[in-house]
Amino acid sequence: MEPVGLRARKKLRTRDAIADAAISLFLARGFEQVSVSDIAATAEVSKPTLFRYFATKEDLVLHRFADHNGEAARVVRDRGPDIAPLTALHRHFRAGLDRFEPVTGLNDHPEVVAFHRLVFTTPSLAGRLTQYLLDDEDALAAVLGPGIGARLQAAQVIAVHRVLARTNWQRIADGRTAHDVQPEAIVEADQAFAQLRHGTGDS
Amino acid sequence: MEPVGLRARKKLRTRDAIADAAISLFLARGFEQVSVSDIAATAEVSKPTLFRYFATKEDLVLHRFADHNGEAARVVRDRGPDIAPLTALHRHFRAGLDRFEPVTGLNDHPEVVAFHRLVFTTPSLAGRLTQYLLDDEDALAAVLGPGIGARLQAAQVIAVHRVLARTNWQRIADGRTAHDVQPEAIVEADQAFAQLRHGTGDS
DNA sequence: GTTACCGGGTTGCTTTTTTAACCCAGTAAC
DNA sequence: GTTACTGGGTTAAAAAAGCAACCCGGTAAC
Repeated sequence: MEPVGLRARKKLRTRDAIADAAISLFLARGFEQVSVSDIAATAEVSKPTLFRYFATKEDLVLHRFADHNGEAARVVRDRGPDIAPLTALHRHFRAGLDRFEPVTGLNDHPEVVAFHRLVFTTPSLAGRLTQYLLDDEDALAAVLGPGIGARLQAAQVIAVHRVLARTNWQRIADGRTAHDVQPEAIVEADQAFAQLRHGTGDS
Repeated sequence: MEPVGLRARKKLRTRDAIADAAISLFLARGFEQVSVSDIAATAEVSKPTLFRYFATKEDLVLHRFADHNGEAARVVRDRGPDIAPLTALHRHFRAGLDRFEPVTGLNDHPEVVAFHRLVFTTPSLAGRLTQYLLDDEDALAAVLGPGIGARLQAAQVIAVHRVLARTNWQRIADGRTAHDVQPEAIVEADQAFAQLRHGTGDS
């Protein structure tokens, strides 16, 4: 078991308090309209403490994505024997859809939808999110192997994730429910991964 | 204004958390049946931290009395001009009765009654409470002036406080309400302070 | 009658947090 | 075109808290 003393517990709580304060202020007033000092004050910590937990203002929002950092690489690394990387990635994304995980975009909790809108409509956030995706891509490429082939495949996988998730989110932002969208999301995911496996079929 | 930064606020909260945890555990299981480690764990602080806030286990209970430490001396020191010390003390106690302050014993909140019973029925607590009263007495004597006269008067004042408060508490412990007891408490207080002023009248 | 445990309280060291001051970039005032 | 403010981010020193290990008195086990 990992040692979960007072110190560790309180650190987690502090981190949560900061993140919660940040998200709720951002959702209420918009990213640019909230200063990090406001967040620190709301979370009842000092500004240096805030920055000890989160490197930048953007990370206050994106740590939820950061939690998934390297996930694709991990999925490939931890796949069972006799399972192709693409198969493992496909199954993992599919499982995410089944569970309506926010990363898949297939989640209609108002809070989640508002959160996604916040990210996508705030340039600095969208920009930093891209950086995260590139890191993800690097990690995935590294575990897929050396050479340009692995890099290309990694790039394509991450792109597929991104497009599928944004598509799902867009439909939900348009007012549909996650449950309603789920079937086509699954079909599209299957199609996307099939395309990765076999090419587009264009000559 | 007094500067109330993050540090001061959090220290207060920690102190309150410890004290609250202690009191509620003591009331639930009794003084001896609770270890300071239990209290520290409940308050989510370490044992050394607990002892940085409270010198002894007894003080975890008695800090409420300690908050009134030196109050008698303060009342005398801060009295208006042309007001005799005894008059100031009398008025102050009388005001406490009017407001049903727990120190006067004239308070029937179940929590307060249970708290008093805890103190009076636990020898080590009662003992330490006596120490507090002696400190109070010293402070009062000092402000009343030098000499044996001041010391005697101080001792008598503190004794009066103690007897009046215990009498009030006893009646409430017997099931009467504070409101019901209040009139006689006031009469007795007046009598007690009159006796201090003029002697018992015995020859 | 040792041995071992328990509970109140302490000690030294490390980690975390606060504080106040600062840097730098943008920008509004005049 | 300075001047001054605001906001993101940093630094160094000091306070507070955590941790582990300990002391000491009592008391239960064997």
